Amino acid sequence: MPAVPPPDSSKPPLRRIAHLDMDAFFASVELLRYPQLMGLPMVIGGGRRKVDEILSRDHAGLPSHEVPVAAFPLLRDYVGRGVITTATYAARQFGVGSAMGMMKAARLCPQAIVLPVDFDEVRRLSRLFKSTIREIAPVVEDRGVDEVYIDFTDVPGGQREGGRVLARLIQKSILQATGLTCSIGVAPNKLIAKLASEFNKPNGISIVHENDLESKIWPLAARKVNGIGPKADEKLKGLGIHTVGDIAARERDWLIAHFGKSSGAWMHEISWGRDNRPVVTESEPVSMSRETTFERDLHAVRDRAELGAIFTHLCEKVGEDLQRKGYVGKTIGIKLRYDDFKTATRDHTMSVFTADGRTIRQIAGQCLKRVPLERPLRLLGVRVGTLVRADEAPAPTSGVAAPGKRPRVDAEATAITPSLF
DNA sequence: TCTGGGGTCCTTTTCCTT
DNA sequence: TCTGAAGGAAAAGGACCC
Repeated sequence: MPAVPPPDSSKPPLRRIAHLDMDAFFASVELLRYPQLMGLPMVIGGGRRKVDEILSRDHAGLPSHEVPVAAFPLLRDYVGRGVITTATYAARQFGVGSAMGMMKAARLCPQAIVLPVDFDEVRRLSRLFKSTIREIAPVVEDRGVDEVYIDFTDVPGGQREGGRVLARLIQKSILQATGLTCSIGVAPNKLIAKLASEFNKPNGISIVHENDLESKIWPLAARKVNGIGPKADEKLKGLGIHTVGDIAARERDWLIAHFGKSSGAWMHEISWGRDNRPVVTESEPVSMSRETTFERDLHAVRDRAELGAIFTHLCEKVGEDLQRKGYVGKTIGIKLRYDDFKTATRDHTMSVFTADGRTIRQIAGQCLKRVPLERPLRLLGVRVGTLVRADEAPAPTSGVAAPGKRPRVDAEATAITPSLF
């Protein structure tokens, strides 16, 4: 018997994907605690110090919202390395922005207040705004502390006004739960939603439809596209391509000839607004790492003791991270950045999985021997990759390497050798 | 004059084995 | 035993993102 067609003849729901971006997240988190700084230029980032150490002792006992503005440290007095994580909109007016060196920012806006990131509070509010969203729309993809993609397609009401009604509800709920604002773009796919969320910042909503490509997407600078970074943009400009529309105007084969099979084809697709990546709600980590930039450059010989202590500490921290999150890995690597900002990495894949700080330290120490150490160092990092869940890791096979598979560097067998640091 | 700390993914090179 | 090709895995580097 032939199946009876469903009585509902309406078309399948249009794919509606939202990108949500918290407004100046790290800075806004500070403003919740110090509302007296509202409207002032402020940057977050740089130092490792605690706020209490920075605010003068006279005000240590005061409730945070009563600490006088004059007690806060200014960018002009900032010393040391580091970059800006977030700048308030008042500070952005002076040309200060994310990823800018502190010293450069100090020249542009010396009067800006500077505070370190309060990671605990940021994480708490991050969890809070994401759980608020999930209560309304369950299909959410994490894109870091302050960003998510949300699939509106099958959420009741997700299609109304192209998604604007649901976006407004989410904005309002987040504001209620956290006191923070966000910007949302809703579009047929992730690529365009991401672009759209920037159209109306802060606290804005932008709705983009399939047929808005030419008017709203093509005029944008190519660099705005997620995936076109400084290098690709530079190359595009050299070829006379400045906007997304300029890319769309080129033949697919021409793009492939200049950017390779993979990137060229990708650029062609995105310039025509095509992107069918799903909203991914779960993913497993691939690696975990710890790295640190030193207050001053250190030398492998002259500062051996100090470097050794830092190195050991990084290894222990990675081990703790793995254990706390329940993972083990078998590729152990190091990363060095020299004073000229050039980077070197070395790694080694073991036959067994580990999350043990001492083992990590041993193998990482062997990696260290394979890298030049003449130049002073500004950064040292330790990474563990090829992760699996600790409870799913294959049991160690008596330590004998598989026949015919000799490790390239016999690090495990020579682990007794003292490492350089 | 500077340029953090986590990550992911991709490409190229190098090494190993057959 | 040597030589070369092929293919895979691991290593290294780099672009990019938040």
